[in-house]
Amino acid sequence: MPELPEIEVLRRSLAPVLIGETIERAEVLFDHLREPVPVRRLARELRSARVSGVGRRAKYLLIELEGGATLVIHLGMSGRLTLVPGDAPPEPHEHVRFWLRSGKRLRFRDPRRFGLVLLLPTERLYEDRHFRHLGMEPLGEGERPDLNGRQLDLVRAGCRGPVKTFLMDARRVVGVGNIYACEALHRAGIHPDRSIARISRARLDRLAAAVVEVLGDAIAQGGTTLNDFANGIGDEGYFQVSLSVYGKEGESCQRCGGTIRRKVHANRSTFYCPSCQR
DNA sequence: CGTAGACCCTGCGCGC
DNA sequence: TGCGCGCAGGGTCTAC
Repeated sequence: MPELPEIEVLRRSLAPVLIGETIERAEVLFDHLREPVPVRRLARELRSARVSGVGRRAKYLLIELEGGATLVIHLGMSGRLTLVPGDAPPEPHEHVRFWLRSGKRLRFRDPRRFGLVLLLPTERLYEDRHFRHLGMEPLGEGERPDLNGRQLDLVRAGCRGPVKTFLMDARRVVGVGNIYACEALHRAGIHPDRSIARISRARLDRLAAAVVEVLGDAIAQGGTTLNDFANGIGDEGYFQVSLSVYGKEGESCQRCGGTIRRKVHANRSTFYCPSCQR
């Protein structure tokens, strides 16, 4: 399910429920995810731990605990994190559970096991190898402005490959996954194969704006199912988002009537309209 | 330093 | 109906 908008919607739905709530304990049913789940550390440090905040960095959900640790959860390709009644029957691939003082449980389920559950010291979170190389957040918050063309211009220095690959490189800009990379390029009218080094500043401005719009729209639309997320249904909302090119090979482009094509970049499908993306 | 490709894993939909 | 194939929203590692 998850690109940045889905994680952000999840964060917003979980925050009001989890902040002030206490995680009594973690239960690991299967510990072989993308990396081994730190079973002993979770057992040791997640005993009656009060949640002080729920944040996000890139596609990582950060559940901050009083006492100085942060529970880090990444959903990979197929991960789901849902709040369910304590007596809800177990589901297939429910690998980790967090039992809450209220009696509910937070269920982590992930068939493909590309996800991640970690416990890291909050103070040094961004020095951890999962975080230290990460680039800028595309969406502004508080005093931080949204991504703009000037910033894209700065972070593209030394890059040569196709703009599609650049957009998905988390060392430059985080949170733009395969769907929204395709959608943003279409919205900006830029061909995915165009070299990042050969895009004018004016078009970089458009690209940055397109990324911000696409992600923002997805969050806004996902937000309409906020309550469903909180109730633990969780799967709704994703494909409600109206997509222009992703998954639409052979269909005609809404903007110019051209035929949408698919090709592969680095093992990932790219959808684009060859007539209005240049 | 960069980029391209393989790979981790299960489930689903499609064509035969 | 059953089976094999291709494909899936993530990230990381290796080879060049």
